[in-house]
Amino acid sequence: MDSLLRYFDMLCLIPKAPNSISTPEILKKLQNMCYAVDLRTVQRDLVKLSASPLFPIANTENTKPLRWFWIDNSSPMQLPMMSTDEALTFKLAEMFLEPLLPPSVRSRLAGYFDLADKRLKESKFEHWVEKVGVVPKNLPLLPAEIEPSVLAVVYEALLKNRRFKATYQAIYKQPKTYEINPLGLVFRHNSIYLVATIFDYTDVKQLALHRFKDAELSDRIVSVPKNFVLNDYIAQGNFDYPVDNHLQEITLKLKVADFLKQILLETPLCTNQRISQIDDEHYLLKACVINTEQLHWWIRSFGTGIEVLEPLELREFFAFEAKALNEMYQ
Amino acid sequence: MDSLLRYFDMLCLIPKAPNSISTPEILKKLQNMCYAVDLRTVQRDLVKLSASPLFPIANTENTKPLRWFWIDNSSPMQLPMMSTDEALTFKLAEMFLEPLLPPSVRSRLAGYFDLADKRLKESKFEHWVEKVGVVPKNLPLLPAEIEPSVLAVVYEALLKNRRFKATYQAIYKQPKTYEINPLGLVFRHNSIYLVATIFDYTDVKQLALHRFKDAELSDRIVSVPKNFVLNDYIAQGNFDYPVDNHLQEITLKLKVADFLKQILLETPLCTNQRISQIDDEHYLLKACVINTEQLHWWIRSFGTGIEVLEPLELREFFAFEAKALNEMYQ
DNA sequence: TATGAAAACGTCCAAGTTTGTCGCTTTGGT
DNA sequence: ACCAAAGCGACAAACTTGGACGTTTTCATA
Repeated sequence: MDSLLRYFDMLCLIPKAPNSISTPEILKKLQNMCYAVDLRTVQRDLVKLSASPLFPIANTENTKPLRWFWIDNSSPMQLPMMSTDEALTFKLAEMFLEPLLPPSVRSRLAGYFDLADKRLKESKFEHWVEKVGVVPKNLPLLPAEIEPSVLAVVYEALLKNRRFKATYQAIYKQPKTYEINPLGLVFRHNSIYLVATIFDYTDVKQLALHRFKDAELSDRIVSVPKNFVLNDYIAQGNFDYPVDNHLQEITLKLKVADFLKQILLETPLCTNQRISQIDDEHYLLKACVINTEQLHWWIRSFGTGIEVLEPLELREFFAFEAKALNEMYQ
Repeated sequence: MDSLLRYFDMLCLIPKAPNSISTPEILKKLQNMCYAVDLRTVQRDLVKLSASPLFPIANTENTKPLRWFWIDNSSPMQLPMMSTDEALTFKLAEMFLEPLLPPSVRSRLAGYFDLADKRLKESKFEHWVEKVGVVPKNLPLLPAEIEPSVLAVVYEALLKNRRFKATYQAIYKQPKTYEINPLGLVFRHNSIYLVATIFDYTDVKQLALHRFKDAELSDRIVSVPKNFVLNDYIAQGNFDYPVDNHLQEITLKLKVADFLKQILLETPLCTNQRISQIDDEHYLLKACVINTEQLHWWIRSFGTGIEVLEPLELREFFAFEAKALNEMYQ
């Protein structure tokens, strides 16, 4: 029984395919976990485990301290088993994420989606796919593809606080190689941007991940500019949607069309919104919200379905825009 | 060694907490898997396994065929271990899904997000959170909460093709109990809708999941109306965003502002889009897209940043709307 | 309420497995 | 070329496993 636990812990110590761990390293780690075992035992156990098709582990046969790893492309085994509920939720999440995340990011979770598939199939619940639909809220734009090896380096650099060397091709320019000092990742518009400084300059740049041609981890530690905080950097409007009045909260009064009432009742703008009837076809909406560019987009997207009443500033903003739009189409 | 595999398969047979499996059932299933074991052995094994903190399984002590289950609230164990890459991707997915999925749906995956957390913590990579940001594309509306027990019944009913009895409270109406014949789930606007018929009527209804007060599985099998296909039902515009001309593909010509060029280059509208310069501040975009309501939203949301040139029909549609909008604000 | 089938659980013991030890071979670095 | 470290085969002692059997408990049916 004790050995069962040891087997388990051993299997946990072994990393997935690109990485590996040597037999003596496993021994040391097991001893740290208070298993009083011999190297010979560890060797024997590994051979035994790898013989079973349940545990697809293998070693590098030609090196002398043998290095062990899990053979790739297998979806993870898991205890307790994934429930059908979880499997369904995974598939739903996959549907949601599909138009949002670039393929190389999504593919990191492919094993889990496969596991969910298997689970639903073995339960004879295959037909669920025909029973689920998504009505997208956004126009599905094509997410830009990111070179998987670049993504791996960027992930590792951010996690380990290390810089990396990379070739970046700005639009309409020749590719150039820089040493990147990564500060953070920002997702926007189905694209991923690296916020970083370059070489030893101090100005913060935004680099689209899909424009990197290659990347290689360096040994230099990341240096964070004084007072740099990613969320502040975003809030300052560095991602081309400046937050108008520094996150000012406003009391919004909108005259909304009939059909919008339903939507707003179900997914309110804020917890304390109020809706009252104006006439047969219009309702008055009151809500406290933060005056962001996203709010403007949202209001615009309903066209004549929303009329901004207050604050007056915002009404004038939209009135001006309506006038400009009308003139544009003359 | 053979017994290790048996332990593993035994653990796989045990379901999570609300469900359970009796010792004789486990015996039968193991025998089907060609394990020639005695009931006594199974009993002993289960006691042994449950004694280890690694396998939080327990039994119902007062029933006579003892029923075994995994004690809840533990995040799943998995082999091979979740890599840091996967863990990071899970956390990113969580950030994305947070404003999209209702809490009760998201909570089904909580174990995996916790696992990802643990993994990142034990790797001393805790600071990644400060290094990732999301610039939301949409106004974050509050997703409507769904009663977890209702969600469970709806999931089960859909998977097992069974009807259920439920109390539904339509807006401004008294709650009523119906027998629901579920046909499919549709996600729209951060809300989830059940497409279903009621009792033995044949008209297809849409029922918001968050308006169900309770639900209980019934034994009656679902009957699908003739020719009902969920995706067709959605495409027919039953979710209040009718697809204008039956998924007609149009060749779009837009005059777009400078800043939109960047966005469109990175996340194109379609694979064959063309962008050419008109003047210092404007570009011509050509793309073949499907003429959906989402496209209209998208165009509207950029205000004066987009002028529709072709097709003429669409231009006139927006010209008319601009005029109406301008008049509205006079 | 009696009866019987089924499951849980204790104990014994033989068969089988595990594991430390030792010795030999192979490998890689200095 | 040498040495340290790891792989590998063999062996025997120690330990674990698992079937057999008996007793007790529970639940369903007569």
